[in-house]
Amino acid sequence: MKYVTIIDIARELGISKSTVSRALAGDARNVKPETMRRIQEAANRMGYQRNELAVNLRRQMTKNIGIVIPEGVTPFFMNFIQQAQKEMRDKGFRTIIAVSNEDPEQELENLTMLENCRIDGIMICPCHKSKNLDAYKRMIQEGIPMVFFDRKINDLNVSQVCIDDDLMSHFMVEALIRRGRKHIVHIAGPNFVSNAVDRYHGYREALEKFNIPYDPRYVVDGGLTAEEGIQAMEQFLSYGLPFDAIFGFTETSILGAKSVLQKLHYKIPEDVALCCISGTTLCTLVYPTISAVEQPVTQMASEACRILQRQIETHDLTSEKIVLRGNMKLRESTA
Amino acid sequence: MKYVTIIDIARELGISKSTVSRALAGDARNVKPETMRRIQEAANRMGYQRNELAVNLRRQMTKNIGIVIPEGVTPFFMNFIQQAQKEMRDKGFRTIIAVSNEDPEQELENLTMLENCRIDGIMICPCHKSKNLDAYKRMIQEGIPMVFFDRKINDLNVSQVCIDDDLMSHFMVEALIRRGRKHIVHIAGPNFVSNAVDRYHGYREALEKFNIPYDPRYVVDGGLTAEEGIQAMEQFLSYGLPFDAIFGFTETSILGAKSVLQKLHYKIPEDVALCCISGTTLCTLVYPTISAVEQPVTQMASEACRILQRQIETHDLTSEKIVLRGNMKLRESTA
DNA sequence: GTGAAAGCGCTAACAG
DNA sequence: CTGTTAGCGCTTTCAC
Repeated sequence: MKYVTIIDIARELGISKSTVSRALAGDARNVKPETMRRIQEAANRMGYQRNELAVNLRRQMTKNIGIVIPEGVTPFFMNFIQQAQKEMRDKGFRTIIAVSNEDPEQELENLTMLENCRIDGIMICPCHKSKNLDAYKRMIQEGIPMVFFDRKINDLNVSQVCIDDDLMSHFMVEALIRRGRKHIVHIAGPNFVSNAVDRYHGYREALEKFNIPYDPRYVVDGGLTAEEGIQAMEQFLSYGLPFDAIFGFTETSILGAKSVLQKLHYKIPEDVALCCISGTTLCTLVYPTISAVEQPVTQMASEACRILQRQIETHDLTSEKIVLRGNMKLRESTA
Repeated sequence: MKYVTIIDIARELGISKSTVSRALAGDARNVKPETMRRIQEAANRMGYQRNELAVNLRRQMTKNIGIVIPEGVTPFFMNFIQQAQKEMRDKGFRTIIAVSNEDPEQELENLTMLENCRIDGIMICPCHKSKNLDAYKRMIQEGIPMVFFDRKINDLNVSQVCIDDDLMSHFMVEALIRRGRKHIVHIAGPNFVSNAVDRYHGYREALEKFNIPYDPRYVVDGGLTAEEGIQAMEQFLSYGLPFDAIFGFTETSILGAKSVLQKLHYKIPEDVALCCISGTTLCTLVYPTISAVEQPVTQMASEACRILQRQIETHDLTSEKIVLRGNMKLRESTA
């Protein structure tokens, strides 16, 4: 369990470790081709594996970046990661993924962990819009490049790329109304998630636009999980109000709602239209009964990568805000 | 962008860096309480963040482990990660996740990356049963604790925890037959994934047991993705053979098949029963129309953690093979 | 082209 | 209880 070091190679070849280091770093101009060859041969033969820990300690740069996500079950985040990982890899960065499980404390732990590992930058989708504000602030002040994505942080001047939740929500509800749906339930997200607040606004605006009176009982708290979606649906049903559409905050909570309705033999989408602002195209396949407006995940990841990279390279942490618009086309449900 | 070091703190307080190091490591017995307090106060005030790079280089131990998964869209892997991350965190390990995108080359890159970061151990679900065998062998020989999970590697004596795919597949197909399904299509996985081969065996065995003649046209190659599932289904339909059930290798490929059938207005599960050996309980919610035998993800993660930890702590890399049995209960589909 | 030496930030023996 | 010292493995001047 002893790793081979450049010193071992140097000793084996009777040369200095500096030369070995240079050769292995591919510094062709400062190493004689013959020596180069011998060193590479020895390295392979002896099974040398360069110690990034030492390199990074020396270089004061890790070429690692961290991605912090609130949860992992929604395809949205995995798609984001996939794209981001690909783009960063092309630029020579490795990616460390950390999941916070919607818990600000775990998020803080993750951030500290990443900082202690001296990552070069962080992309984060925060799980709470205010709980870890101090930590974010401190890290940025210390000069760590940070880009926030998807969920917004309003009270802090940070770089962020997000979608226009208000607009997309408005659009989606309007589309439902134009299709003849009159009684639209909104399973709202928690108010500590900015997107939830914005989507609620969009819902209200659309109703107003069509002069549909707002009844607060049509908005139920749905949290983030499927279980919470189930509870929300059951609560709404207990009011005994008529309804013909449900607009959920997350894909997960709407799935919960759906399962409740299915048990009661509702026909979807004839009796009731289900929709959400969804993460990915895959969504059509996975949740075929649910209409959705698509979020531009790929674009979001690309923008986040671009900003992070700029910050890392230029050491200029000027914040940059990007608001994307999703694919504003209501997908018809297929089931 | 200059991090505070223990030397800075030592200088500030006019003491030696050793004392600072001890204090910050919580070595209460060797530091006067008063000094302890002063050091902690200074560390906080100055915004000290311990440099793990240096610690790890010195300690020759990172307390980081790596988890390598072939893909991220299936809930199964995210559930595994969630559980594993939790258990390892409790034992003081951090987790680095790397996704290979079903590509052996990316997998190799991931492994090298993790090795260069000197992780203490690796959990891996390999994307190919033979392509990276040499790399696995080399790493184990070098003394890196490795545990394989879910997908088996038969040609190498490694630690692995997996499920009895053969048995579960047999059970599932038998259950279909007992429910009166006669013409069962099997959308098979690629033969470079061990589980696919085993499940195919289970399928054959069950047919044999009930004296149902085997027609090779009922087994179509379905790969791993939804797209491949779609192609597979279309190919099978082109044969014009009767069928009343489909047993897919992955959740994703069966979803592809399902979408094809739905376009043709098949009723699921009345006209055709869909099933797969699924990753998680969540599956019931997400794919309500698909029957499934559940895999014991949590248990799998726990076992993997246990083995990895033992290997890390004892430096004893003796391999250990665990074969789990899923929850052998065919869930009735709900839609 | 190559080597010698300094040092990245930290820990752990050893000495006091 | 505290300080001194010697590295962990590597890169990078600065000499030769």
